[in-house]
Amino acid sequence: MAELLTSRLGYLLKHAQLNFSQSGARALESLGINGRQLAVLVVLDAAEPLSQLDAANELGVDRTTMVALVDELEAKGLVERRRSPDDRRKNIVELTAHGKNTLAEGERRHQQTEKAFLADLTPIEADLFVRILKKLAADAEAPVDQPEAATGKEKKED
Amino acid sequence: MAELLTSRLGYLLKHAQLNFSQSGARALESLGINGRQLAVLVVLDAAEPLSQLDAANELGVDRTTMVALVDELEAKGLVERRRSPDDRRKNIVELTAHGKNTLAEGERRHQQTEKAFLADLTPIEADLFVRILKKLAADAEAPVDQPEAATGKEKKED
DNA sequence: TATTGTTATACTCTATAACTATA
DNA sequence: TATAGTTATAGAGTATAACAATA
Repeated sequence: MAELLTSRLGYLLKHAQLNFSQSGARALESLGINGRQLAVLVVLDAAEPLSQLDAANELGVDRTTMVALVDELEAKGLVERRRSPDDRRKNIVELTAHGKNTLAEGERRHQQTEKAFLADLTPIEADLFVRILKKLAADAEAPVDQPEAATGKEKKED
Repeated sequence: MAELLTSRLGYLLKHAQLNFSQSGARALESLGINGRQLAVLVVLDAAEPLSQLDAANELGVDRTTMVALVDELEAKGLVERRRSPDDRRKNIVELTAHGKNTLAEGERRHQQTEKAFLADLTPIEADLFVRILKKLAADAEAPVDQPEAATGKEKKED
């Protein structure tokens, strides 16, 4: 891989993310879910049951994308759709018992993956790293003073 | 966005990367290239001219993907293909004068984007962050000691 | 009329397979 | 036979548009 590129921040972020998501996928493999699906389970395991649209908004995906995500989880017996009695347009999506068990075990493995991923760092370094990362992930706009850079106002809503 | 998810490392890496690449795209917009294309220019601006396959290997993409990348840059007049005299199967890809200018200005803006992105950090923090990121990006294998104690029984592959 | 879930469709990104021209 | 570039194609992943049911 290009030595030249290894000092570029974008490259580093991309590949750190890639490595991490691959580790996560391996750890979850025998559970029969992937990281994406675990994230959906996390969101759906809310205090109050969520509609598909609620969950989609939480996850930052389109509602049409949510249909497929729920389809997958339902096919695995991890969640169930039911019509909301309050508003019959809405599908309330709830975890089954199997879904809750899978979520718990998935979360355990996820913690372990994070721990392994940061294992080479001292606790102080790991803390700092995560703190910085939170800031960079939150930063919706990182303005670069660029004269004619078109003042792009594209809004990334998550 | 889901508060629950903001503490997940994968989420943070993904969105930090997303924010950064969007900043980069904005900064490069008026130059008529995107971050991807700048990275290709960086690779192609090597000491010795590269073939498409060389460049593809440097970038970590397939040679079929490289065709399209070179097509784009050539359409913009930033690079030129020429048949290698040594091995006529190979396309040597070289930057045009316009390509070199664009690369220089793109690099300048890229530096500025990185600087802006890390602006909130002290130099020490920024250094540490990049150092950690390099380690995590390099980590090809992040072994997770697999517990094997799965709650869910089925092994479902879609 | 507006909203939720759904389907069909399209678009992006990338890889695999097959073809060509070279070696 | 093998390799470099190319094309066609397919597979994720996700978005837009249109439609049915419901509000």
